[in-house]
Amino acid sequence: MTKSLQLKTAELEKISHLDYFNIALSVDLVIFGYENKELKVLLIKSDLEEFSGMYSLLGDLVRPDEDLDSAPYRVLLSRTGMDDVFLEQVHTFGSIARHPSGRVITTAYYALIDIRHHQLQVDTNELHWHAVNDIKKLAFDHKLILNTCLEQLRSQIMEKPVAFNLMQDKFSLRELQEVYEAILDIKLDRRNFRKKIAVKDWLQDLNEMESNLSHRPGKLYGLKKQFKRKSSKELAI
Amino acid sequence: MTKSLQLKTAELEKISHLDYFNIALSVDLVIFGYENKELKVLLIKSDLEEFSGMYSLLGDLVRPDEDLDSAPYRVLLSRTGMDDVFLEQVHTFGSIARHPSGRVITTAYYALIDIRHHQLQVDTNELHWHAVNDIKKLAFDHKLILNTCLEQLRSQIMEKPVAFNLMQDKFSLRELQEVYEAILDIKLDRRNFRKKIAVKDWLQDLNEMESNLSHRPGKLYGLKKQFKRKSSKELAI
DNA sequence: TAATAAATATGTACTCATGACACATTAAAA
DNA sequence: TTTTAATGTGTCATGAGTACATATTTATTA
Repeated sequence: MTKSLQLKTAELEKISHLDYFNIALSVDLVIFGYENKELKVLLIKSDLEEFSGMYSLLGDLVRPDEDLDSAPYRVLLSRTGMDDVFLEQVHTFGSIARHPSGRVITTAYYALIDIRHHQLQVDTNELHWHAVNDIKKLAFDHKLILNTCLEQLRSQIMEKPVAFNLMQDKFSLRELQEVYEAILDIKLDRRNFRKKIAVKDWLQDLNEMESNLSHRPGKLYGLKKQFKRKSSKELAI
Repeated sequence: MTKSLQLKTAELEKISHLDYFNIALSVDLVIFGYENKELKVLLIKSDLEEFSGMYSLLGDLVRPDEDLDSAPYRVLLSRTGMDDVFLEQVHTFGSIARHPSGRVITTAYYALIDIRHHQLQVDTNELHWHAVNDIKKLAFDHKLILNTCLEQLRSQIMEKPVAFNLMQDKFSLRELQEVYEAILDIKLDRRNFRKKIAVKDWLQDLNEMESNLSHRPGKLYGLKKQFKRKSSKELAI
């Protein structure tokens, strides 16, 4: 009765499409950005009647000729114009009834975007940034997906240098702390935060100062080269 | 060009099955057990010609009428007779070429089994326990899947009381330490290990002693009730 | 030009977890 | 009764986490 995954090629071909290929696979993206001391997520108006007026995550069906992990990059590029983005797989959601139109299992990814650097191509799409804290409800099970991704992001920022993907190349320690506070949604002690970050040894002192401020400027730092995400172009070389 | 996931119901139905439903979804299980101071994994001989003689993980295609997270429970029950098992989703693997017979995306789970308590029904199947450390090669990308699950298991045993799923109900601190050493593949200091475990407050002193040993017996402990996995029967009440 | 405001930059003291390590105790076997 | 082999606990040095205060620097303003 139980069909094994260990199938001979011929056997696999005999399996009825209606029985076993009647599940669609999608990816959904929790695209985080940071602006005005707030953590934001990029959402789109759902065009399903069942969820009219509600927002949902960006997503798409996985194509038969692309790697699962390539799909979210394609979605990002085609829907927002953004390339060279930090992405991480989080979890796969597959309840029977999670999609009203049929059986769709979705793999969730989170992305981190520097809003100021990557210009959104919002022209054609109804894409909007929403403060994470203001989001009460989303279409499908997307609120659950958002929460899962947010938890994963929170648990990673002290372990790995990922938060920097939300920021510009040069930043002060105050700005960095504000990003951490926005992600964790708590206030941090300035002196202890600096000590903790110093221990990680992620930062490069750029010997530059902030400017155009109405108070004492701070030093500017950058992420050390060895921790920077390789862009797809660099990887191709 | 890019098809959105936000589709009207009618629209979804128009999508050609050949285009978008030509991906099969499976689950694969990394079933860990513990015996003779070794961490083991339950494997089955692959019956694919491409992988003749090689071992692979237990897995199966997800059925259209079952939740994704239910599939691994069904596989475990039908293939091994084991019920009431600790399972956790780890990652979804979806490279185009990962399965020689076609496009199969698989979600990996790891399971923890008390080998002595759950009796294997090995009669019909060619199932065997293999020491994790002896496994060099597996069919498909199953070695990668095994490594990913092992890493996740290792990172969780100090955080959550999961290792106890590999053990009998009553155990000495020495036995517990041996399980941790087998999982982490390192030697631990007895005194420091006990201190760390004591802080977690996971254990219940059973006021019983080991017996039938040729040396001083140790106290027996059990996992505190509030940390025990609810069996499916209890959950149904 | 001097005083003020507002933020940067840094240090100390306490507590607690970690890791290396030693000794007395107990049960069984010789 | 002695030996063996493990259990059960304690100490000390080190490092991380946390609460907290003071001197410094820049731009602004009186």
